[in-house]
Amino acid sequence: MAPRTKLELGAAELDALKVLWDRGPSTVRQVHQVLHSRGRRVAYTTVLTFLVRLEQKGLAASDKSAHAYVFRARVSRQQVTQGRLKAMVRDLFDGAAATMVLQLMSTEKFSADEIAQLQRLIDEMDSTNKRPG
Amino acid sequence: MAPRTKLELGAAELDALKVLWDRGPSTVRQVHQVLHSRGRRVAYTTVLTFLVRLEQKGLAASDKSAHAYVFRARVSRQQVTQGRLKAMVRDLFDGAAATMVLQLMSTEKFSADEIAQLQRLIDEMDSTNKRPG
DNA sequence: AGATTCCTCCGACACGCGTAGTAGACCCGC
DNA sequence: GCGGGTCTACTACGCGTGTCGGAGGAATCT
Repeated sequence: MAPRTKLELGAAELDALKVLWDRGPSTVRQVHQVLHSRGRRVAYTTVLTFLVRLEQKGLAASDKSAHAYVFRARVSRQQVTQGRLKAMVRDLFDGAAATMVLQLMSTEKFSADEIAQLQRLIDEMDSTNKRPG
Repeated sequence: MAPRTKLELGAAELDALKVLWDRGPSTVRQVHQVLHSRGRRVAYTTVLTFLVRLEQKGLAASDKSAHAYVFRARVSRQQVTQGRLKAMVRDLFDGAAATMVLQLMSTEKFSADEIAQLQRLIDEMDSTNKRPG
């Protein structure tokens, strides 16, 4: 088992990772500034700590080409959300993904566009599943 | 702000709460045994700690009618899952619940029955949404 | 009643995460 | 070459969570 499947990261660390997703490779200072602009007013060294920890966890990498390190994400947003979704399905819904989807759909609002997308996906699954003879 | 909307509880605490959901009001010993049978082999006092903390957080309550305290859940499974879902939509999907649903539906398997249920829900939303004139 | 078992309370410890200060290294402009 | 700013490394601390052990009181068994 090469890549730690156990993507555990805290909320603040995740915020730092998001910046890397949104901006691409960035220096500590850049991440720091973006976090500030997003309301998370943490110290520069705190941001450095987050990035170093992300690197230790294998979720980010750094290159020291220029004066300062440049950090970049090593996992995609999808990978992280995927891990979280799976964990949630397992831990809170006993593996029943459908229950989770149903609850989400019952309590959230969706635009007509979104509904159409969902419909399309269901149509696909439908034909894939009970493919008619 | 009456009931703390901030339902934060750890994985182990959640497991104890699940036992209360599944079994109804239970003593520490009963919870302990169920946890054991589910593979979480923790000490008796650890379970007691979980239940006490749940009570402190307002998620459970206890009555000492008999010899030992009987704990019961004060929040439903739905309430907890709801909170977690909302947090996840907010934190990982920037509020776009549809994105989350789409990712879930793309990566999980569903039975024909479940698909039918989803279809029904979509039909409802559809007519509710773009209700004509 | 004495021994045994069971219950709860209190304290404790380790580890992870959020948060940061400080010290030493490095570079730029004067 | 020196002062000032920037960068990284090291260390630390508080809090929450997971995990218990032991003390001390209550119920039970014999």
